[in-house]
Amino acid sequence: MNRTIAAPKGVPEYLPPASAAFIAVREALSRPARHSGYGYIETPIFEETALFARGVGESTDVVSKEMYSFTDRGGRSLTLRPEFTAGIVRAVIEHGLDRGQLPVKLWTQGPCFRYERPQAGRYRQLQQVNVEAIGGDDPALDAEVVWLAVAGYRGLGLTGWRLDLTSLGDRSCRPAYRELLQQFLRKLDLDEETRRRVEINPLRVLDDKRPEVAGQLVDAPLMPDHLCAGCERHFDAVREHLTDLGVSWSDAPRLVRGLDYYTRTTFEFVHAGLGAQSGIGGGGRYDGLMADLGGQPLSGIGFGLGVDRALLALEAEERVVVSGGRVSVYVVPLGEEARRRALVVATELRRAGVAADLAFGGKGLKGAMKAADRSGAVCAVILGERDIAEGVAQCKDLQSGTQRAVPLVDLVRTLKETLES
RNA sequence: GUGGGUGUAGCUCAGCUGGCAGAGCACCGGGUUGUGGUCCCGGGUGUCGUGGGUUCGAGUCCCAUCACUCACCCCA
Repeated sequence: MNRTIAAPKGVPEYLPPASAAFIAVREALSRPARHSGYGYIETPIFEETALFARGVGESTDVVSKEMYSFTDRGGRSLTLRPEFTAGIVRAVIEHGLDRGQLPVKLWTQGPCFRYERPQAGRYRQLQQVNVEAIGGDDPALDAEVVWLAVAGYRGLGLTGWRLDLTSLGDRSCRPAYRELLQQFLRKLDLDEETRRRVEINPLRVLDDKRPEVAGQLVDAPLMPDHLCAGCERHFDAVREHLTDLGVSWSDAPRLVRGLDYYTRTTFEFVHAGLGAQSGIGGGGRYDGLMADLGGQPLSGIGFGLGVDRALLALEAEERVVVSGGRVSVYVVPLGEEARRRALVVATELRRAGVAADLAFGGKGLKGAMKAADRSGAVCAVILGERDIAEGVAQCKDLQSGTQRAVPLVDLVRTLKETLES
């Protein structure tokens, strides 16, 4: 049986011309970090499985059922990264970046992988823009990081989103709250799997959207009401800074994130136009992660923004993002001799910084002109045998249709001048 | 892992109670042996997802299977 091979399940592909929007989104989301003192870090796409188990947390769905794991030829268990933070923190510790000036501010972008059932906006290979600031617990750093994401969305022209913000407390106040919440949850009528979650990770139960569960949670104790004095002060200060920066948010006391390492400031960006998967980005503080992974006990904060989802959000808002890959000049050869010259002419234009393309193969004049039209070029350069014999080329303005002969020696200069005017 | 929907041309899709595989767009050629975008003429580019069954006859009905898709859980 000879079947054609299709892409693996649940992976998005971006083809031209639509792929130009993908690049533009990634660019816009990372621009604020690039202009705010964050250095680029490139970490591997796969890591030791143990890193994610320890870093992200055994009790999370991401680790317990969504990891793309495999054994390599040396018998090591490796996993395609489901998120960036664990790998970045590992790299910071491994290379001693935390021994220099703090905070260490880093950004990155690329694919992450989760073995999930795909649906609208949820892919097995997802693209994120990621930012981390490690080694600082100044509330101003929290605000800066949140602002970087806000600025990214604003730079995209995205409007239909909301910032949900809360504090998840720290090791001095969360255990007591967790106990309180468990006592409340144990009294409810829940299915077996949810009961198990009450014991392992009770905060995540708060996030359940099923009406029969959500209905029982209206009187549940909420973390922001049980913060210790230190967390309370920190959270207040973060909110003051955000107000200073003109960032508005909505208090989300039931906000829970899917990864275990979050503490204190936690946030998520949601957009209404995406279908069931409404989160377009999220992050928070992870004050215990460095120590958990064997580093010095430094706090950190970061976020991941979904590039695929931001793109869907833009489409939902019917916002047109730039189209790319267009050229300014299209060279049309006529005849064998001209065909050889066409590549040279196009290359000279390219060397001079003019985006140029040309007709290849045995296309007739009509077909080549059609290609010129579709290329989006401002003008076509027609190179015929007769023209070459006279030492000229015909330059045709594709919008007005006017055409004039230009000496070949002046061609590049003339076209540059025409395009710049 | 659980539930629903859909598989027909490159794309979007039509195809009735079973009777010669279709439309629009795209693409290619010509009208114009040296001129695109408009117009006119011509061209179907197909394993009707796959395998089996019922039938004189299956895109259509039945069974299985695969793929895609939406939703749940969960998440970017």
